[in-house]
Amino acid sequence: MTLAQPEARPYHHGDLSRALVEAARRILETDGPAALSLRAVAREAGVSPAAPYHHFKDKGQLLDAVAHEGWVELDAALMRSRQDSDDDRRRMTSLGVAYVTFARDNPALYRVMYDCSRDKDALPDQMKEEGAYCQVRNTIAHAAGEGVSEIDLELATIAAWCAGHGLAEMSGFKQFESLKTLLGGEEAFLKAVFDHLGMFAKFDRG
Amino acid sequence: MTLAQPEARPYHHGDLSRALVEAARRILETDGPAALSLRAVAREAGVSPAAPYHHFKDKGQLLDAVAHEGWVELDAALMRSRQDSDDDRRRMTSLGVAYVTFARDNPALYRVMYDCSRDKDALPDQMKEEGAYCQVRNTIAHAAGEGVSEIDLELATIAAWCAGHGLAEMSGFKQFESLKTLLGGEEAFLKAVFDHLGMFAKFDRG
DNA sequence: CGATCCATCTGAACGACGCTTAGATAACAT
DNA sequence: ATGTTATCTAAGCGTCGTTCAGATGGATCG
Repeated sequence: MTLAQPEARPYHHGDLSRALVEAARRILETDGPAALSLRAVAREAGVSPAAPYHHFKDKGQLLDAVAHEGWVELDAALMRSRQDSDDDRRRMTSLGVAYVTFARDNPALYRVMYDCSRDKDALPDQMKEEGAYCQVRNTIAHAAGEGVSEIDLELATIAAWCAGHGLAEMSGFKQFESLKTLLGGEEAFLKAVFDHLGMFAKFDRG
Repeated sequence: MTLAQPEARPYHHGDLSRALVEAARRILETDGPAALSLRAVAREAGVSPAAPYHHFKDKGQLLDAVAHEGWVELDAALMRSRQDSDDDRRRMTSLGVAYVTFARDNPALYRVMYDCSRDKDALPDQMKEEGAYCQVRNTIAHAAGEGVSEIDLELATIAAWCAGHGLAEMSGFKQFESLKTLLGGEEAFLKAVFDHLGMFAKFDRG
């Protein structure tokens, strides 16, 4: 039964692959990305420094597994936020806010996610089919209505995605702090920035 | 024994601080960010592994110096691009294209620049006064005209900046390649994405 | 039940890294 | 010439990613 899975069952330790990913995430949360060494992960999981190499080809592959979990959780967070509103524009904004909020709440994880993507010069494949990228695209498509070309849709999605990523990486910068408090907090700030992006200018019906 | 090192030199080596920064940039360009170790920089500069510590507190401070050069050159690139057009909207787009092009032409340098910023949770201070950020802001201000609040200006600048950074980091992703060739090349792609951002929606007069 | 297989894990080691310390060297000021 | 001080080297510490030979012990089959 379980033999069909590429990641099969436990032997000596239990499910060490799983334990390693969890240990990695624990280290990420508590000590940050700089402390995330393979040896530290092995230590945290209670195994020798060489043990991980029976489950992951190298450190990068372990990080890939961590990043994958991150993308799945980001997908879920976006999915949740889409139910917040029935107005197209609001839904789009809340999608953006949810994206950035996820990145800000899990900064180390988000960094691993994007570092992995940058190493491969590609976003995870799943995103194009059912993942976060697709959610953004669908939301834009719904807002844009019928008469919009595939190319326009793709470009708008990319534009929105880039803006989200940029804001995710920069919204913590000290230079913006005074503006944040002036606007009444982090979320108000994010909404205001997204509002000034005018991602909807192209399609807006109103 | 002062061998024919270039430029004016204070003490033993010549200007080792300068030589180290140049060596670092050489390594960055040829072997990428992963190969950029302090020891490698010292090797490249023809000096012992401990020598850099008389000029930089630690590796991070050397990278800061490299990053600073990067920001100065980015400022210059944006400055050049502003003279390309006299139409506000075109100028804004060409600013964005110049930004992303710089990042794409110097990927390793750009990465160092942003890694340094992220470590301090802040953009370089000079940017707010006369640097690239200020150029974007001024361009937007000119386009927006008189009746625009400081806050709106700031928000629009942040939005544009985030979009530029996001696109700089993601425009190389494989998922966008087909779209790029379909649109007729990298620059056309960048312009199209910026166009779909509609950063001007808020202020556009026409 | 016993022998064997083989995935899993360990211990030790290698080279490279960031960084520190103690001491050598050489430019400058006196 | 002498002393001062900035600059550089040599050696070493602890950590890292990774490899490899060998120990361990569950699974399989006689």
